[in-house]
Amino acid sequence: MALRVYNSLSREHEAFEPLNPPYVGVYVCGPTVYGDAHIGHAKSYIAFDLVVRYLRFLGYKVRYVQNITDVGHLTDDADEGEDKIARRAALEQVHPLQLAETYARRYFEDMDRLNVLRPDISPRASGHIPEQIALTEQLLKTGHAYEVNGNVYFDVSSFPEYGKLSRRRIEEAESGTRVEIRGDKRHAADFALWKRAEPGHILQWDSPWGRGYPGWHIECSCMSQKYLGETFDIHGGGLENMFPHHEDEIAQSEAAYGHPFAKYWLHNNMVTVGGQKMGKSLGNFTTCRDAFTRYDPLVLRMVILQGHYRRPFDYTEESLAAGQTGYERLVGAVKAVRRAMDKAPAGEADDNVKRLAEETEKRFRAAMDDDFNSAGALAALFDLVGDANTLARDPKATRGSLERVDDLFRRLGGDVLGLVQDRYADDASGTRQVIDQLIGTMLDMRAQARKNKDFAMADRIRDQLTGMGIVLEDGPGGTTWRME
RNA sequence: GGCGCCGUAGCCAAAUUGGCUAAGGCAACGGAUUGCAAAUCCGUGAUUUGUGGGUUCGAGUCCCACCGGCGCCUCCA
Repeated sequence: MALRVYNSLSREHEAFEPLNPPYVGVYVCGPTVYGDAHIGHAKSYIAFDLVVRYLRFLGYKVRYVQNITDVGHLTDDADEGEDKIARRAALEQVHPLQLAETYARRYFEDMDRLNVLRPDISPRASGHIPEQIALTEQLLKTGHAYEVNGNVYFDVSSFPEYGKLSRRRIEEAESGTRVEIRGDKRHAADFALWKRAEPGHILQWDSPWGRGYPGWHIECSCMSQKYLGETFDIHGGGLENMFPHHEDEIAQSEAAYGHPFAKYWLHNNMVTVGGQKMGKSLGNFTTCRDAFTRYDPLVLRMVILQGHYRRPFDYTEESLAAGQTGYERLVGAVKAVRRAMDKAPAGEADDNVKRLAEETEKRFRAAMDDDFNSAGALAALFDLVGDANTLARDPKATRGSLERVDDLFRRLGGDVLGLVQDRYADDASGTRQVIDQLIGTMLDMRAQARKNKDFAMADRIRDQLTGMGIVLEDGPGGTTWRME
């Protein structure tokens, strides 16, 4: 079985074949940093994090580029609105790049908590102005763009394939009543490559067309080309950016370089709230930070991974609460196996365990190979949970067997899904030994009380520990405890 | 109006490149274990995939119609 991906460009599942194996270039549209990341960002970047993690798991050498948009993203139709960052910065009375830096940092912090691996390169649009000017000049030179009053527009009529990604026809945009030709554009579908700066606009640069700043779409064409080449393997982004953003990227890049742009286009579906799209302009969003005050970020990650990236995810408190329980069961099994591992008798892995491990990994990979079906992969992992708990409680289980199971949790649940951590805070912290001994003493006292049928005392000890968040578990081999 | 998506057990959700007994999670119920609990383990659910037709040896998967919900076509991951 080999990896198959759904390519938005062909609207079909295709075998994944890198242009230049074992190297794989991945470009994903990053955030415009003028506010905190919300659940929609979480789903998107978790989805592409999964893609990158799985490609690496398969042995590919991935270069993952994700831009930070800090200039040029307009509030309105691609040519007439204000720059989002500039507007917000004026409102908060800070320098635009100060605003962008603040939210870029907060974005990375949020993604870190979701265990989203950082991109290999996080280029800023403002750091690539010369490249954007050069690409604009190239498009002017080849007749794909025109300049009017210090503004430069891409001429969509010069690119016959315009609309091939979104399956849209230029004539439709023209005939539609909702889009009217505004400003200096020749055609309604033309879009800005370079904007003339109005007086008072802080972020502006010199260009052959006077002082100004770049359009939004062009940064992705420049930065993907600079770090991944004129043609690269995977371009990812949110479904709502398929048109016009991704369509425009294709037009600019292919018109300028004369080569195909990205080989595979992956689009992640949206987060909804009560069936309605979660969006900044709709005001119905929940920020990651807000959600983190109520749920472990990895619970959110797991709930998102329980669905497929190309399907919408309806965000509700109920689904997070349900996820919380499931997540705790998964992590509980991992911890149980690791605790048991320390005390287990030495020995090779049992044949049954080996078979179980192979079967689990096979099912896991089959699911992931099928267009990154994380829900199916997670199902395989959850099937392992029961056996893992049984094994962890079996005093005869060998260290080899437990290590084999832990290895699966680490590689599949950790490396690929990003849900299982290498170590947990209560595993081996400095004070752990002292706490261990203190609680051990309490457990001795309770065991003695139980032996004497003094259940009032036994329960009192247990209740007091429970109040501290320490849960006791009586088993055949004695009492164990864990932190809630 | 144009393009496109979705409707699977109480809830979330996979399988949609047509084909083994329709994953998994949560909740519920039964059993094991326990002094009682908690945790854990085992087991129980869809003769059936919005509705009605059609194609096929065979359809949740393809086609048609209808009902319901949603996205893009202006900014949004």
